[in-house]
Amino acid sequence: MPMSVAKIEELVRASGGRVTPGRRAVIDALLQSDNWLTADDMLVAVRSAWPRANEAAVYRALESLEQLGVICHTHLGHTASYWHLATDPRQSLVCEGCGRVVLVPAAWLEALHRRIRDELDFVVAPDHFAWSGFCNRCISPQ
Amino acid sequence: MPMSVAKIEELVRASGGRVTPGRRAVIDALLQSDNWLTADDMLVAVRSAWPRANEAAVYRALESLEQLGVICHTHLGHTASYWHLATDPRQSLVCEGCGRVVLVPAAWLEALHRRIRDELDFVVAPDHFAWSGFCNRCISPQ
DNA sequence: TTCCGTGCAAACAATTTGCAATAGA
DNA sequence: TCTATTGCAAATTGTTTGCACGGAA
Repeated sequence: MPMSVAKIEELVRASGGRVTPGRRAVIDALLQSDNWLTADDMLVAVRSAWPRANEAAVYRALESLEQLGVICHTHLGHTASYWHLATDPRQSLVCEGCGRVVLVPAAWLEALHRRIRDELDFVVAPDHFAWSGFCNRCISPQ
Repeated sequence: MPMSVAKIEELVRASGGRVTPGRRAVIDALLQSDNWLTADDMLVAVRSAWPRANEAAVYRALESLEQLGVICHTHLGHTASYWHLATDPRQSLVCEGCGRVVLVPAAWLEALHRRIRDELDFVVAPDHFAWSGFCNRCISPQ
């Protein structure tokens, strides 16, 4: 359940930031995309609404929105980060063979995260890094 | 329980590779270090045994040893990869506040990994990416 | 009017590649 | 000898920074 655009803009202003066409375009791109986007994807997605968009500005917009808790980035592998709206944190699985991404149901992780919090004094943020591995189609190379 | 140097050299030769002073130095550095090493740490650690070591050669040595299953790398954060001998795969927790690293006991993960294998057809490699989060000392920033 | 955000270029860090020279097997 | 590995330099990729200008508030 992503935040509404209005709510996001309110947050930006409340933090002393400004709602600019660039930021709005970044937010829209994430709201309109089903998939996670890299900064590069974002640059393309945003071009029609923000013709002079460039990497630096995109990265700065992403960073500021992340600090407000509106969006997050996840590392799925050795490539660029993937950006998405902040929803419930999810653990993703990425197949090293075919790149397929699967999400682990949050409920499956609850007990383990609770145990880690209680016994190791550590609160896990499961969506920053994916779990690498192999799906059953790729498990035995060839 | 890391492999012996002899066993590793045997593997290198068996795969058509050559045992060179450079590779031997990389293996020794990992055997002698308690901590995980970045490629840069490695470059320093290896210098006395391999004076002309350079990044490219170190990276190539690391890559070939990883392909043989002798060593692994783990991403602990946004910085360089950390290299270590291949032992039992472990899940590490990295505090985003202080950088402290804690390992999750392998037994704690077994049931979850089994469930993911059985129901999602996916075999998890837990040591490629760490879990980010916050230790109890850093959980409430300031 | 005040600063925050942008555009552009240049810097950066980690890692990879090309290619001729060197040295294991 | 044959070909995998090295040395060195240069290229790549993803991301960040510096600084003057322009535009939200």
